[in-house]
Amino acid sequence: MEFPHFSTKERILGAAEELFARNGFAGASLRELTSAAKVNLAAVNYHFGSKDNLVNEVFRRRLDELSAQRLDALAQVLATAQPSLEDLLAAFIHPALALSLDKSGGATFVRVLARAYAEHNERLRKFLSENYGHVLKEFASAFGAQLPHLDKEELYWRIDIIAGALTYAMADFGVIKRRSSMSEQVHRERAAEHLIRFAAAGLRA
Amino acid sequence: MEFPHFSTKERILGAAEELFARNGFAGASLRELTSAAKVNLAAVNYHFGSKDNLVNEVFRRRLDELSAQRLDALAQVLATAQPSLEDLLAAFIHPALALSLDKSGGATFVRVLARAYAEHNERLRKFLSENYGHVLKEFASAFGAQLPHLDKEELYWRIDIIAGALTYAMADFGVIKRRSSMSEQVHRERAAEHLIRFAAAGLRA
DNA sequence: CTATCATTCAAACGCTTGTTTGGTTTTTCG
DNA sequence: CGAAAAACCAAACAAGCGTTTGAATGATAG
Repeated sequence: MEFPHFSTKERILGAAEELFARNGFAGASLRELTSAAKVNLAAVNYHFGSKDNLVNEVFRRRLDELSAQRLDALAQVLATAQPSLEDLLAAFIHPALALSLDKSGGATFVRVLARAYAEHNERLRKFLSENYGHVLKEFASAFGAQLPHLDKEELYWRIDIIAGALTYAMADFGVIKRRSSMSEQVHRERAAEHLIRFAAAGLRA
Repeated sequence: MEFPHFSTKERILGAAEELFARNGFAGASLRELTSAAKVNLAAVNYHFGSKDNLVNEVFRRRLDELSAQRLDALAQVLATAQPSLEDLLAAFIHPALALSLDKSGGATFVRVLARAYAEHNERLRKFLSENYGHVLKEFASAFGAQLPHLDKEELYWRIDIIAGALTYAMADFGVIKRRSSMSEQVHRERAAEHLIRFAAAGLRA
């Protein structure tokens, strides 16, 4: 349901997001993709050069803003007198939650993000690490300052677990299906609450 | 490095595990796979019927034993007078840890397992749910008995998060690379300790 | 030894993949 | 308007895919 008044590039990005989330990067073919976007098959290579670069651009479109929001929220928390662990976690999680509630494909993109975690795609990992790795680094050092009782190794273990759990929860993986009576928004907000409480307790343990 | 004295079927299963972990199910081709296993291209279809069924058999080879070990450990814990939350979690996690320390491909298979979580492959999910879904159900009800203060919805949320975190941690996903001075075994044992403490704290919160 | 069955193999099948081509249409702008 | 640039499109390309075939080889049992 990509509306025809969007530009060709936007329709391709939207359809790519949808199909990457559903079928993975290798599993989504350009013919399927261009057909869903209602554009010519050659349009992907014309506008994006290659399928690989289209994948990059799908991430760039969302991650630029998500990373900026996370860093903003982090800076805001660090500026307060007594930042709590929950505040730091919220600075990381709430922007992703907001993204997942975005009307135009945000929830879909979060599923794409989880795919990227799961696929050990070397090319994609390099792209993400080069362009957005500094965000994770800043959060790691903020957590470290809050948890002096943890040595570096333990801290990294726990952050790793949290990042994985966050990805899964946000992407709606696993066995849980929300009650149909509950709206998507309430569903995800509760997920974030649970995750923050859960993660803070685990980090302090 | 599949040794030639293994049977054709075993060499195929070993190479499939390796390649599925590295490249995903769609991303691993039968030509690559049979070449790594040093068998003829047609051997997969001869011995397994199809690539889809080969995927099933890769899971069956490991999950039969893993599920049995988890259920055994769970029954043992439930038989004790005062089973703790940590005991229940250990019953779920330790068999997976042992598998990941198995000399012949266990660690690789855990990565395959994480792939299965991430890929929304309907066919594979159905196979896994039909054959191994009862294990998760039994653990869920055991957790529920331990946590009467949580309603069903909250409990499921938290189990979901734990299952995701476990999968990630065990599969060595995320940013952490172990210190090269540390053995694989110590690395994974610490992961399990952290995960159990983390998960128990989160469940009780 | 021979007949029988299971296994291996090279080759080919039909199909889908990402990408490129060359020409046509549409848009931009002096 | 008219020329240059950008965008679009049908068609074809080479390469790779899972699968099938039919003959060659290996092992098994009468």
